[in-house]
Amino acid sequence: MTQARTGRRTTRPEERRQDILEAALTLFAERGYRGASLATIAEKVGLTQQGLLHYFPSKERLLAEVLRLRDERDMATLGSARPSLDALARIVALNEERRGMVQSYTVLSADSVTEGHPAREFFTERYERLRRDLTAVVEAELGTELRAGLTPETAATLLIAVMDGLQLQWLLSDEGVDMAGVFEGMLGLLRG
Amino acid sequence: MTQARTGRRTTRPEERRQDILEAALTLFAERGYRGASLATIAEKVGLTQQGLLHYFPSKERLLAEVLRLRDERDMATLGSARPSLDALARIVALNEERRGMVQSYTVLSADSVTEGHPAREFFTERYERLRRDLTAVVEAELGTELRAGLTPETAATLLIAVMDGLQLQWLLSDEGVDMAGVFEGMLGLLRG
DNA sequence: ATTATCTATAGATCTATAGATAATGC
DNA sequence: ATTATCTATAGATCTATAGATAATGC
Repeated sequence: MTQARTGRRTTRPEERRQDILEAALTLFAERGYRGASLATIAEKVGLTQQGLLHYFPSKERLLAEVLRLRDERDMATLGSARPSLDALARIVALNEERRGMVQSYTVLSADSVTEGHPAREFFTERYERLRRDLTAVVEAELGTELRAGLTPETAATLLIAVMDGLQLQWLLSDEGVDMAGVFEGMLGLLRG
Repeated sequence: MTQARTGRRTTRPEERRQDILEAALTLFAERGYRGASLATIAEKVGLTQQGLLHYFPSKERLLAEVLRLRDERDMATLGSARPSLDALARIVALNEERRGMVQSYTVLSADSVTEGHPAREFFTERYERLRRDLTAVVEAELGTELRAGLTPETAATLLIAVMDGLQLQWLLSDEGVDMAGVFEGMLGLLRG
């Protein structure tokens, strides 16, 4: 109804930026990077596509900042808790209340393996870091000699794979798969 | 150079269809469903986009048939072998030689959770079936009482999650992650 | 006669740039 | 003066339909 006039401003620029990032995160999650258009994102915050491009100079840059935001928010989840296997399990449980976050991750990470995708490097590095960090956690909690002859690095790779794989099944089962329960099962196997 | 004239035919229609499916599978894997255009697929087999649409009436139908082809080919991998945990491990090992197959699966399955994606139902049902079948295999090989109090269904969900999660890490690490080795580790944990 | 292809085209989008104008903040 | 937005638009695509034409197979 009340169409904003040219130059009229309802929100402070900083909030506007945040709103755009928020909308973009949602839409990239819902439709993938290529499937979500700048126009749709802009519309969601009451701007034209060109208005949006005043805040982010290109779609790629918008994605880059969205990924950073998502990561920040993910880290905030951990809060001050030291990284631990139990903390990981809590994240899995928490994720069952955050479909958007889960879907954005699943969709964009798989998207990123496609040709020339701007988030490819982001995810490649993220996984390297994840494996490194989680390897240290596993070693600290379970030692170097694990059940079935696993190394801490293998266990870390396995835990990450389980988290990601469960998210996909959870999304495709309309949240019918018990992510938290199954992940606990995995931890049980590792701990023996 | 030698541009095919109107009506000129180099290949038998059946082969043509197969070639198109092949090209589509490759391109959907490389760029996702939305990122791969009919024109690019057509070009790959030396047709115009409109020529392609003579064989498949719409992009959605093409995707549907591509998924069926991929599945068939995947099943063929198993050959006559009865489904078993070892057969699963062999598939994981074999997949390390088939990046295209792996990538098509990873990209399209994640793609399918996006809004209005035509492959959504295909994957939903596939996972239900997979869990059901694999539950039976686990039960047959390991019984009803598993380590760490797992149920066969939980173990099946876990194994599928591990396979999918490993594929993503493998793709994003430029095949640096040892899928087959890590999967064997998982089996070791389950078998004790 | 039917099938395989092509050219032409409609009708939507899409991203990004240019340039105008109104509001904000010094 | 700078910033936030808008309108206008260029230049690419994209999917799908219509209609023409040449080759195939009865």
